[in-house]
Amino acid sequence: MNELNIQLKLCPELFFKDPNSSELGKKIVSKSIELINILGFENFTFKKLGKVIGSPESTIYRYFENKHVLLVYVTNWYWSWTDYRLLLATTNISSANRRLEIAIDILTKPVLVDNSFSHINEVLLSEIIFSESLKVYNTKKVDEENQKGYFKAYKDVVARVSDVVIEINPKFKYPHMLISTVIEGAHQQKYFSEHLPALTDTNKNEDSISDFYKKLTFNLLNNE
Amino acid sequence: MNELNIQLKLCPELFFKDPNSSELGKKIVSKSIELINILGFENFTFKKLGKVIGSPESTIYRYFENKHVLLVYVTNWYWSWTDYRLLLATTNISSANRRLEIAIDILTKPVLVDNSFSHINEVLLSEIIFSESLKVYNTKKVDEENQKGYFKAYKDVVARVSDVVIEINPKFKYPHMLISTVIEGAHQQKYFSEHLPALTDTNKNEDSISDFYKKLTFNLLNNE
DNA sequence: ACAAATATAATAGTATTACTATCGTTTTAG
DNA sequence: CTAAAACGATAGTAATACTATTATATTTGT
Repeated sequence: MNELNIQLKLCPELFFKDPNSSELGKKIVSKSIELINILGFENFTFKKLGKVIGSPESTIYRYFENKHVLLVYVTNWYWSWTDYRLLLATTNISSANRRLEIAIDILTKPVLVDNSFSHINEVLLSEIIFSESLKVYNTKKVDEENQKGYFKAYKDVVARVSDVVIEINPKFKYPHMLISTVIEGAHQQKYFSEHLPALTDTNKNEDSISDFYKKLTFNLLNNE
Repeated sequence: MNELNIQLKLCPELFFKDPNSSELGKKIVSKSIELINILGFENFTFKKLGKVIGSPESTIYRYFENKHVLLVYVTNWYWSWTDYRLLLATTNISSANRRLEIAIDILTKPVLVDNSFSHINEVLLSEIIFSESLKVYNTKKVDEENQKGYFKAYKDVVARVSDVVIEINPKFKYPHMLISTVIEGAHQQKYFSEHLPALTDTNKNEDSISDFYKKLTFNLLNNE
């Protein structure tokens, strides 16, 4: 059996009706991930999504307040799932340095294989996170949305990895700044390597982005 | 005399009619910077700008193709101006380490005083760059716009500072990745400190963001 | 098995946005 | 002083981001 019997529990403020509670809901989520990948988030609309799934846009509005909240929802799904991946990959490993290295690999590399964890295609979702996640919290309503818990999953991931940083160097003053720099930086550098190569130094074949952020991290922790 | 007699030359692809060539053009630019600060870029429209300057939106369209290109224009202005600031601040300083330190200060701290370099309020412009600059190159048309030279000024700044990095450590493999990480990271960390403090570690009074990126940079360059 | 609640489809409608077009008047430049 | 360019005023269009209504289908509790 490939499918795991666990399900990610997401902040209920994110939907009117739980998309996990019906086939249509699942279809809305999975198809929106595909469509955002094809169109980009800007050009993605509920009307177009409705056409793909054969339902009118008004039906989609019964699940999600608007397309922005839908993006927040799938982003949350990604970070909850990544938190779980981090936990799995680092338990039973005694060396904190090794655990941090593993974590940075997970945070800086796009997902290449769909684990069939659920109805969601994790490869496509990872693509969305790398290219669109900035739009999730770069909005006029950040504070309000933050208070509702919209970004909890992301903060949990940063907190989890920051704890490892502190374990390695308890005197280090900027663990969260370091980890959020690594995550956001890796996303951005991948985008740069594809579109604005003058802003980066990547050889397509190498894992230069992971390599860079690992060196940066360990040099900082070993010398501060 | 406070006003300097030089003017930044910007990529002519960015406008239909040079906004520097008329009073109305200058007003469009300076008032749009104020309005974007107040409304945020999403809620900023040419119609609203028209109301502020007392002209119909159709007139603004005679200068700029759309609001996105206007944002690219002011961003370009900022980076050209910053390139000039970097040059001024680092000439005649022999130590490359010191030059890099100065550069990182300029790149990571928001502008606090309006230098009256022009009709543009540099403090407000800097605010826009810190909070909205991601939207400049995060668009479906990046490649096309990049080819037209829309991002040249930014790339010039990264190149200039990368050269100093290479001067300090000629073997370092990732000079551009480092500098773009520092710039984008500093912008983001400032945003986090204001809206998502769990993702950072800043004391409002300190220059913790600059401090972090300087330590990161010099540890990396001295140990790689 | 059946009434009541709930979910969905089909359709229509509104306000705003991001433009484009036209045309008459003012300003500017040779 | 005349021709060109710039500008203001106004109108119009297609798309977006919703909201509302109603009829039909499905589920659910008993």
